[in-house]
Amino acid sequence: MLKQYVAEHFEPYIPEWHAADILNVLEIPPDTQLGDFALPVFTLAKLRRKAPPLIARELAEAIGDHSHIKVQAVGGYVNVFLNRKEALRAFLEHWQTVRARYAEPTGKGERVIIDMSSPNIAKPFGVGHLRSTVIGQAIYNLYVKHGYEALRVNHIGDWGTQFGKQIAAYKRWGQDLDLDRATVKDFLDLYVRFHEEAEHDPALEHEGRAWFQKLESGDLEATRLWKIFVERSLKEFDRMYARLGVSFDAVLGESFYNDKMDAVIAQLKEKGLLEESEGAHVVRLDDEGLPPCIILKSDGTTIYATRDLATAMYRHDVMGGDWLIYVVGQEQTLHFRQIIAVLKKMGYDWADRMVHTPFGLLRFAGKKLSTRRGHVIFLEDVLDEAVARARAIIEEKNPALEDKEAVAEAVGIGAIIFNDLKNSRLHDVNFSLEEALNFDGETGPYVQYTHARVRTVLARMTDEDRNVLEEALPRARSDQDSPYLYTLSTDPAWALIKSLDRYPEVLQEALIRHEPSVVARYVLDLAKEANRFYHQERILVQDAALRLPRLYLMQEVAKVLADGLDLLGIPHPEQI
RNA sequence: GUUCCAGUAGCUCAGUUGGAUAGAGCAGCAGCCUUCUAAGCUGUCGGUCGGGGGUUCGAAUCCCUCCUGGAACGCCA
Repeated sequence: MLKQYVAEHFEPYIPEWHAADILNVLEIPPDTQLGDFALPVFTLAKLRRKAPPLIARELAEAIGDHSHIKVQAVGGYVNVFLNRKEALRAFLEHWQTVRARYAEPTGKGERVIIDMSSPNIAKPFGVGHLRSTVIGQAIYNLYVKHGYEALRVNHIGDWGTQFGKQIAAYKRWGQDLDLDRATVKDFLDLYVRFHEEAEHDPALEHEGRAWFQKLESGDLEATRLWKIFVERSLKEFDRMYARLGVSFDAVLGESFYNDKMDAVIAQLKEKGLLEESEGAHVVRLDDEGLPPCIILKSDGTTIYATRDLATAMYRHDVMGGDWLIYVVGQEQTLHFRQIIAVLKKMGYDWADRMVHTPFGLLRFAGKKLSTRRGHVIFLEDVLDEAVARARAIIEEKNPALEDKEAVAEAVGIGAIIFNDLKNSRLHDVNFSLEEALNFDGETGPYVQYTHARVRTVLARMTDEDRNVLEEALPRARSDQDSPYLYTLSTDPAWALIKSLDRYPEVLQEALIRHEPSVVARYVLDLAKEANRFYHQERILVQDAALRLPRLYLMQEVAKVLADGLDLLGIPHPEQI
């Protein structure tokens, strides 16, 4: 908003640009000494065929100093110094409306379907699935915040040849397993053993395939076992989702689309897109510069591409999705490009509104995790360790805290989620437990701590303070000489005001880029400024002219911190 | 081999329509708790922005090339 304020002031002096153009180029100087904002004039210098420093000087002179904005030419920049009291009046006025929501409702109710999490049955919910889950949830929150109607879909991996293997392994070595109490760990042991033994026993692969065929043809025993795998696994997944605070609007396994693929194949045939190649049936995508997309394997069975085509059509036609978002690892980038290309060849323009939002691979000790070798890290173990760590720190630093266990859970899990969201999602992550469990510096607990510390101060407000606070700022807005404005003009307070002011644009950028880390970074910045303020300015002082505006500022900071943490799916206890 | 992603301080990373002296955190070192939570704050150390060319008044950012790591590249998802 403050940027807008400057842009409007500058507009009359720069005939080449509208306020929107100015808004676009205005930046925040690297050092606050240089001003609140800066206008680089290099492109303007090009238009006017003059040296940038000259333009800057001329422009600064033309604009001149006003009571509410002062300018200064430095090199190729016009630096802007706001009169803090004047700018605060404008800010407070504006903020009064912004604070209800922070984001512009740009979505206008469009329906967005987000494919996220999507773990595989009978496989552990590993730290790898955490990424899709928390990134997806954050993107969902961003869409909702911007006025979209978003739906989260969990596309469970509940079908495929691996279930044949799973059943075969169970039949051979799992007979004494109590299926009512079996865990994913038990299933994993069987799966790993299958792959170990299959190396010197080729008959196993045949058994696996045979069981999958039985499953596909509705064999009773195979189906019974498959259902048990599904139920037991979902139960464990739900435990993870509950701890992560994630829920879904639809949980539809891949098997849900089993009866919807024939129609896809028929359409492809009808449209003349299906070709036989090396025994398989494919859609050629040479004109897109892509390898062909396999629709039917040489044995006539379907493949994941077929399933994903049916899934996309279902989400568009039945679920009414205007946008289809896929929060799926970057290793599937080619696959999604193919799927989108096939749908477009089928004549579906809506495929242009399918967006693959990829993220980097998660490694451990530099190695890719391999389920087959049992090389996995259970998310639950990581969460438990994080919570234990949080518990120990609370015991050490704040043993009198109420509700210690709940707070430990919030902080431990907050640390893990934040750790995954703070970096740009495309980066490969070399998972380090030590790093994930660090609670100092740029971490979730740092933000939670800051929030809690501010909330604690706010909790000490008297009722009278609370009442005055409701009216104090409206009065300050209309009163030029309000002492409140003066209190909010000190360096640490002004820095916080400028940070708060940025929040709406931060939200918009995070949404456009599908990048939760933008919010995470912002929340860290704001927390840092808040800690600085907290350290430099005492809030609960006698003098109401100091106390009330500081309380107001803290109230707004806490609100934005909480809002940002909510977006990231991280809890924010009142005390920690 | 082809395509895509990445390479910035010892480590993990910001820096996205090209702009001021390249910024944080961790680790290290030095300070700050009789004052609202020290999970904090302050200071300090630390850089051939992978290498080399080019475009530009100006390049971590754009183009070319090479090096390194990773991923994908037809019957797994």
